[in-house]
Formats: sequence, structure tokens, C-alpha cells
Amino acid sequence: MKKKIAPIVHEPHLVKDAVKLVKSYPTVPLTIDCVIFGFEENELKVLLIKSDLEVYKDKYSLLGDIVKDNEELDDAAYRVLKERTGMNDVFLDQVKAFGHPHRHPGGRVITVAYCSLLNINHHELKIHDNELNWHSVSALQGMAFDHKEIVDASYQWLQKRIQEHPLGFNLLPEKFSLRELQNLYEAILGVRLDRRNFRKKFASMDLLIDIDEMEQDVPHRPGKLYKFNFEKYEKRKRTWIGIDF
Amino acid sequence: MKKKIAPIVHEPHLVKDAVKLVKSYPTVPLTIDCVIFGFEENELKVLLIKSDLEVYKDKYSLLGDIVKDNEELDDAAYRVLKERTGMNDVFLDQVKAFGHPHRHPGGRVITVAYCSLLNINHHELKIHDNELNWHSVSALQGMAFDHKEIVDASYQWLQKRIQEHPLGFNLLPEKFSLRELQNLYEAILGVRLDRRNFRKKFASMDLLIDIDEMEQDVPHRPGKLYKFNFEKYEKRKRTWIGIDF
DNA sequence: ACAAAAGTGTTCCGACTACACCCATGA
DNA sequence: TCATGGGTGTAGTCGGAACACTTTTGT
Repeated sequence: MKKKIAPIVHEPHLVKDAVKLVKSYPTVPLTIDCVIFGFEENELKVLLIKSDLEVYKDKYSLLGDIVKDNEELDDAAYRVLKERTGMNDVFLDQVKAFGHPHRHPGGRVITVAYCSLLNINHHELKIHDNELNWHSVSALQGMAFDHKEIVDASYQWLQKRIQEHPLGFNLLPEKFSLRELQNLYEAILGVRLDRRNFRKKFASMDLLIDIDEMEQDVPHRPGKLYKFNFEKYEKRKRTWIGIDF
Repeated sequence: MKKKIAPIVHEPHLVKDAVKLVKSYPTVPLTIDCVIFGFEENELKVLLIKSDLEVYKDKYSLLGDIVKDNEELDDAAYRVLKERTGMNDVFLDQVKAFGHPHRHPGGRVITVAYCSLLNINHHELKIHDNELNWHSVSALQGMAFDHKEIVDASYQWLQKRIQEHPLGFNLLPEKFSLRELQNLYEAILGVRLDRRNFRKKFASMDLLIDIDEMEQDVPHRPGKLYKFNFEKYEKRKRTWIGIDF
């Protein structure tokens, strides 16, 4: 995930014009915003916080921050994620840059949106100020800035990506049943899937490890539990074609 | 393509803290870079210019510019496109933001990459300074900044997108033969396709208009010419699924 | 016993693949 | 007449979609 920042060094006399050129450029504030998705009670959720700003009193906003000097965009997003959720090794990917001149009431601010997937139960929210909390994606309202637009774009991005790569596992506990997996896909894609076909599909992908355990404390016949074979997927990723529901 | 910039006006006393906040943010120079693809001699090409900078003497760079105050990112990209190619109504879409702290030797510059598709023969390069010219995508070398990386990302983006939407028509003349269309897909995807199956696929999509003309001056049996039914595609776009070679 | 979800196979159909011959034109 | 690519159909295969009954557990 984290890329090293290569210490590129150019001959000083050669870069003088480049430095001069860049100094002549207008500049804008740059931020990142994280669209952090979670899955709970068979619903896709997103992590939001109450806005600090008076214009957006009682509105919700994404977790974001400025990008620091010398900080990679990816690293900035990862930093915010870690500060807020305490979690490492979380799925994170850039979605899109948003640059409407009036998207921020305080003046022009460019933001780069990142999409992140994490298991709600695997972390505790580190900072509970400003009512940091999970919100159902299907019923969002009262969002600050253009954050509704950003969430919508990220959600569409996710719907597409999850059909190409098995990202869903990032949202589930380490051990999960096929029913939970199916509920997840149904919730994200907003469709109902045939149970037998769903199971066949994942069986044929051969990315589930049967850990020989069963669900506990369910009021019905317990299902088998599986782990996701991340290692196998990583190896196969380069030639991955898609899931195709 | 061009979105109106909504004149959002907030109560002045409410935005004071927002303005103050934004003023406290560090700022960075922001540019856009256009990866302009064309198709010529059965090869995918990209429009490049010699770099102005001494460090990148004799290296090629993408067409880019700073984003102006109050200018939408999309509009900035479109402006560059129009300035350089003189063309309107060109396909243009955002690919990704690049923000490596040392990607520009003159200091930190963030850029947002845009992908554009146009018909090489439908335009004349407006400005021929700095050896503005078309280069084969498959043999790029000696590129300035991180522009190779940007072109690679855009090319991959294109390969994916062209399998989901019939974007290829943007690269062809108004009238084209099925052979030309197939050559285009083969060049972009880097595969060979079965001619009969290819024709069947496009026939079944029903997006080609038979204009009842034939190729001229070809040293073999002339093929029929078609137009792309942009109108029909636009109507159908919302429910578009994919092309799937 | 009942409720609730787990687990499992088969048939059908549509889509993609592979493949070969005749046709129209220019040289 | 030859070289070049245009134009066409069919059989086989693979994968997705539809679909119902038995099993296991808790109450």
C-alpha cells in the first residue's frame, strides 16, 4: 500500500527554470476525503462525522484532512484512516478528484476522494468527538460540502469494483459464513442473488478456506465458516478477470 | 460535458470560520494533464510535446496546464484540449490524480490526468511549437515527469473502459468500415479477434448505421461503410452493461 | 412439532468460440 | 489470373439462470 517516496535529486543548475516555473503557478488548498465503508446489520454503512463549520451545523461530513507537505496522496488518506479507526492494513484506493470552485464555502479547496473498506467490528473508533458514527448508505441526507456527491461516486465505484475483484472480504470478519457473504453482495449491489448459484460461484473461484468451524448461537441450523484466501488471491490478481454476477 | 458552476452563496457571517479555516490550509500548485489518444496506421497514438524544461531536454510530455482560479477541473482539461487541437465535442474523462511530492523537479505539483479520444484526421494541430506530435503508445520512451506512469494508467483505464462502452468510435472517422473498427479494438486491447464473431457482436448491438456506401480506392474488395449511432447509444447508456470481448 | 436457514444438482438457454468457403475489386 | 481482404453460417461448448427438497439446529 505505502509507496516509498523516491528521493529524486536533480542537478541544481538544471532545475532552476523548473523551480521558477512552479513558483509562478497559482496554488490551491488540497485535501483528501475518505469514504470509509463498513457492513453491519446487513446494510452498507459509511463513517461520518458532524461538521465543525457553522454553515454546515448538524450536517455530516466525510473524514478528511489536508495533504501535508511532502506527503503522498495515498499516505494522507491512510493517515486519516489510521488516526480515526486505529486500523492498519485496510483496503484503500483512490476514487476521484473533486474540484468544483465553490465546493467549500470557505474558498476553493480541491479534494481527492478515497474509498476504504473495513470490518466494523474489528476496530474501535478512536476519537468519538463530533459524533463520529456509522450511517446507512441508502439513507444519507444532510451532508456538508459536496460530500453526498462524493459518497455516491464512491458507492458506484465500489459496486463496479466488487464485481471485478472480491473486495467484499475486507468488510467481513475473518471468519464468515456463505450467508453473510451473500448478504454483503446483495446489500452492496442492491439485488437478490440465487443462493445455490452464489455458492457455486464462490466454490468455483476456490478462494475460500474451509476452517471446519460452524456458526455458534444461531437460532437455526448453523452454517460452516470460511476464511478468505488472501494469499491465493494476491497471486492470482494479475490475471484476474472478474466475478460477473 | 461542461457543467455549470453553481453560484453558491452562503450567509457571510456563517462562513467566516470556513474562510478562516481554508486560509489556514497549506496550498499546492494544481495542474491537469491530457492524455489525448488517436488512432492512425493501425496503432494507438498519444499526443505529446517536447518539454520546455532544461532538466527534461529532449523528453516528451503530455499537454497540460495549470487550473485557473474558479475553473472546474473538467473545464481546464477541456480548455487545453481545445487550445491544442481546436476540437469541440471531444470525449474527455478524468482518470486519476497524481501527487507524488517529487513528481515535478521544480517543487510539488499535483496533477489530475484526463483521458481524451479523438480522430486524428478530424483536426489540425493548432500549435506546432515544441514538436507537438503523435507518438505510438506501444513504444513510448524518454518521457518527462511521471508522464509515462500517467500514460500507462490512462491506457489501462482505456482498455477497461472500451470493453464496457463503445468509446472506440471517438477515434474513428465518421464513416468507417468494420475492418477499421476491428483493427482499432485489436490495437487497443492488444489481441486478435475473430472477424466473424466481431461482426456478429456489433451487429447484435445494433449501434451501427448502414449508410449504403462503400470504401473507395482500396486494393481489394471494398467494404461497407457505417456510422455510429451516437443517439441510440446515449439513450441506452444508462442501462448499458458491457461489450465483453 | 415447528420455524428457520443450511446444504445440494439438474436442466435450459443464451452467448462465445472455432472454423472454411465464395465474392468483389484492383493490379 | 492473382492477391487481398469482404462477407457469411453452423456446430460445439461453457457458463449463468432458474428452480425444490432434505437436513440440522434451537425453541
